[in-house]
Amino acid sequence: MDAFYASAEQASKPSLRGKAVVVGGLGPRGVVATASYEARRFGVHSAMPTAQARRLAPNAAYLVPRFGFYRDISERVMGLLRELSPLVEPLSLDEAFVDLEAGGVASDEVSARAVGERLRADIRAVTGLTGSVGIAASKMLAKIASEEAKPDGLVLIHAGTERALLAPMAVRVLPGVGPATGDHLRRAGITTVGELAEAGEDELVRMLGKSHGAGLYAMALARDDRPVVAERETKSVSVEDTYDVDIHDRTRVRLEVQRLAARCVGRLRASGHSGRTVVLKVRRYDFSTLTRSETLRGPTDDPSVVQEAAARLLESVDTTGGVRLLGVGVSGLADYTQEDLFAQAAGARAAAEAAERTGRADAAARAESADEGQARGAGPDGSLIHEAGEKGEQGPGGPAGAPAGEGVRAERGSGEPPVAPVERRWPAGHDVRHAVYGPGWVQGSGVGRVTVRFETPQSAPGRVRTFAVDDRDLELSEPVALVLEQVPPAVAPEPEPGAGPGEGQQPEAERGQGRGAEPEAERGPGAESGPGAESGPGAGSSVADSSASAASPGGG
DNA sequence: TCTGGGGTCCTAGGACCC
DNA sequence: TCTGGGGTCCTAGGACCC
Repeated sequence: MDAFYASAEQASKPSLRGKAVVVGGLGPRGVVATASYEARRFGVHSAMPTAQARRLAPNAAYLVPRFGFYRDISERVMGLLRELSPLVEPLSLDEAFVDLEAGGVASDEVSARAVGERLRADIRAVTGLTGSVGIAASKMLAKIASEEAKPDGLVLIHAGTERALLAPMAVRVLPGVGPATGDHLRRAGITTVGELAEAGEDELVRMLGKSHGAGLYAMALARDDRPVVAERETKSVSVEDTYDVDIHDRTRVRLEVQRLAARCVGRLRASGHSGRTVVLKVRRYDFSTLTRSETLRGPTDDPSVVQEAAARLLESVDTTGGVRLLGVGVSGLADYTQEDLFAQAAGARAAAEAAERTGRADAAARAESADEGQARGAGPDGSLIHEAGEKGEQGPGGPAGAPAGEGVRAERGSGEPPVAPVERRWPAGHDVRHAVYGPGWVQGSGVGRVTVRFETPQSAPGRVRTFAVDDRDLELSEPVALVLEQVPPAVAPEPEPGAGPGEGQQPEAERGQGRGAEPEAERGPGAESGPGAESGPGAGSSVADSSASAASPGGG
């Protein structure tokens, strides 16, 4: 999928189509997850600090990711892929390998290309979004082809042309060559894939180690026989938080580690696993990162056992100077279903043994309760497990869970400078519903007010209104589906003459109007602030102005 | 107002075992 | 009683990917 998160937001929010959109962390230490192609023209890209992005593209719309929404779209797309072949290997929400041979849908390059183009059309029809397809004889080459195809294209690498195609390319195109390996190779005078192949396997193994060296040499020769693997088992589960401000108070550090351990176990159990090794991760004020791990005698999914292990690990870490990130993970996973009494007993036994090892009577007591199968409910601070659920894990329960988690996060402030809770309560980009004005989304909030743009994926670009943050008529709501199956659009606020529901269902029609080289110059159809359109704080007279300032807290 | 969060894989040393 | 040669497990760190 092309610029997936940003494209999904643009499809969801008509006023953002054709505009610079940045999705990522909005706090002082946030980074960009995805920038729309319009935003990329300003130099904004993934993994860039959001603060830097704001300097480059101050008028872009800045939105928090809505993983539940993206997951729904992703599942539709993955479903289309599975119609092509049983062998589908997802790499992330927006990318997957498909083994066309195993699917029997293509017998040669002509039919393969036809399958790829039909897939792209289906993706567009089902999601309203564009995707790119790379077709080749191996995973590595298909991935390189898909990168070449972006955005909104298809590239097929003809059999027999692979090596000649790769030779002039930069080594960084190969999977497994990141910044460190890239530098390493450059210092050795190797900058292209052709030079990599010329260096020879022995030389590369000497430089990069056996596995990496041999692997890279094979890739340079376009040799890649890795199979497409549909089901891959999870090997670890982890949770981490970067804090807006470094934590200095040791007591607070301990508290956060307990919370993280509880959240981690919540996810572990939700995935039907238990685990043996507990890992604590600490990033200090100077960005130096260390991990400490402890392997238990047997797997556990008991929150208190993991919490105690994490607490022990923390005691071996010096946190003077401050801590910017804490994380807790569990690896050494075992399948651990609720019904598996044998495993349950084994886990409880292991927990008891682990507790004994440290000579802690209270731990042993809790392990005993686990033995009874009682410890499977909420953790010691059970509400936390549920409320602080992952931003990325909001299930069908809806987006309401995520803001609640954010609220918890914003409130943890004792002993540290307070964190502004504004964009936590009304996260930029989240869907809301107003009792009178209907569905819309949060453009921004601040100084006790929240600015909402009233539009839906199927409507024309909508208008902005501002409310008090505690307005009873306003509530967070489920995301609106991008492409409606049968149901007509819910509410089309202030429709244009002739822009009836039927037309509104065609995303392409609107996109065509909204495209332009300069987002600032764009005005969405029907978006002028006419009479009745309230001006929120910083709301301007055009879509671009108002969306930019209102979606950037403090920016207007 | 530099540098997220969730993962995977690899390496290397030490302990331990046969 | 101048110390081999596997193999596995554990721990810590690092590179890389999206």
